[in-house]
Amino acid sequence: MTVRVRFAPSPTGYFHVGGARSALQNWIFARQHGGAFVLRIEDTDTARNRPEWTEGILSALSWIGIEPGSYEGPYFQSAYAEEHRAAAEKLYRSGQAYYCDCTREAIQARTGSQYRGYDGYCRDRGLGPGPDRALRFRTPDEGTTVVADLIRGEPTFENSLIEDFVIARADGSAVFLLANAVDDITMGITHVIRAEEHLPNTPKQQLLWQALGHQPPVWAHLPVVVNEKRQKLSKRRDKVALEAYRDEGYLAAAMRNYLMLLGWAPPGDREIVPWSVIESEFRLEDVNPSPAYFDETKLRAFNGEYIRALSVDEFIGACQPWLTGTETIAAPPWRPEDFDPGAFAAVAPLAQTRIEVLGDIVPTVSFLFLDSPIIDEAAWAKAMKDDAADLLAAAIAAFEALPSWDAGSLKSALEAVGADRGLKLGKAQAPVRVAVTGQTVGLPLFESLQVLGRERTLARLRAAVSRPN
RNA sequence: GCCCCCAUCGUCUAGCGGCCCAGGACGCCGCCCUUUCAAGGCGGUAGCACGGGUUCGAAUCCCGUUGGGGGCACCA
Repeated sequence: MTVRVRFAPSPTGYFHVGGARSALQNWIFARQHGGAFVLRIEDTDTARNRPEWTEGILSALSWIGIEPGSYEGPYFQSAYAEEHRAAAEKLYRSGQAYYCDCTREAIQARTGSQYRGYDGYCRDRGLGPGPDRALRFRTPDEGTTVVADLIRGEPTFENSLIEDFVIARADGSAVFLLANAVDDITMGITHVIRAEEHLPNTPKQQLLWQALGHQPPVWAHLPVVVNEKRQKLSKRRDKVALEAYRDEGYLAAAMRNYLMLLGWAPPGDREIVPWSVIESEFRLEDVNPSPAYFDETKLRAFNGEYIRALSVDEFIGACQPWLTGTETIAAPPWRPEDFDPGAFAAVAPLAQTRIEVLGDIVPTVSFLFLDSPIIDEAAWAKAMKDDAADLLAAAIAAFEALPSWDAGSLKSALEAVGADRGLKLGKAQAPVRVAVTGQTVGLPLFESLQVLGRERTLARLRAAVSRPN
């Protein structure tokens, strides 16, 4: 039997990091078994679907390495409406489904305030199709439905507790439970790997597979990804859009590595491993079944490691989108023509160990390309007290006298200025740094001054002396 | 209310009956290096939810409790 898995997102918003993880795990499972990965866009909720979201899914998938051409599809669920209707029809004709005209209110009135599921009122009324009549699946009254789950063993459900659920709306269209199962059947899906939130749906879908005359697939329900409050990540309150992480400057390699570590770990005492290792070592059966917290702090640490592992040239290339701005990444504060690639290349290696997300490159180098640095007032207040003005004046004099404008000379000069005042270099450099970069922390100072150049450095120091506190 | 799932440091995890008075990573705290901040090096902090079994022996198996989570639409 050839393994066939699918990833079936609905295009109702940005691409969810939890979805990315499901996609990745399906993808790896398929590759490990020489099987196929099918992408199916579940676009049947026309009220909430938007074409651009589908585009977003495709590009997000390809960002994390699941590229068009390497998978089957995308198929669109909306194209299978006829199959869905035919399946509903088949279930009705075989007596496994029946029409029901109960309104929500009517059911509520009969069953009381506490929700107990559908009460089976129309089960034997023999209603035929008609307006305002939904089709319900007749679930077994006895026995149990056992779900074979690679991660959870055999969750067992009491059939008598499974309500007669709706499979087709009054207009004849199929609802998720049916459409999803029918599509999986038509597409020959052998393993359904999806998030745990679908586990309660599984017995219903398994019953549908059987009623339609098919062997149910093997299931695998991945633990949900939660926030710091241990709740399922939600689009409303949590940062879940993969695109948002991408635009902040997370590397795809770091992201996919981190995502795979939610609920699983590679053999040995290491977490940051090449994708090829993950692809060969990952085991769905080893996935930890408990919910995993999406820890952005740890993701950042991972990203920093990945950034540092880049060659300087790769790093420079990776920074480009933030240096110029794109459709989704804000433009930097400097004028495009003021950007100096040579100057950037000179400080790039120094910046590489200091940022954790690529987007942070902008504030760390902006002082080089702006007419005057963006002053952090708190930093200014802290650095410019006491005899800062005097020190700055002395530094200006010393720098002006420098025969050669290089980091080494600049350092010696400021060291001497500091020594005259009984200051160590650590203290002496502070006012200069703030005067030139606007910040109290940043790239190594003297290298920065060398790149900035004599004229601009001196101009900023003079401006600082005359700037009112 | 009903159904289902889950339970090792703060967090992500290793552990699949003896190798564990529990290992790694992130975080946090110290020290070293150092022109700030990082990076790097070294060291430290912190955990098997609880109660019963089973066993010569349990973090590992079973049961219960407690605690978390997910799901209960003519949404997907």
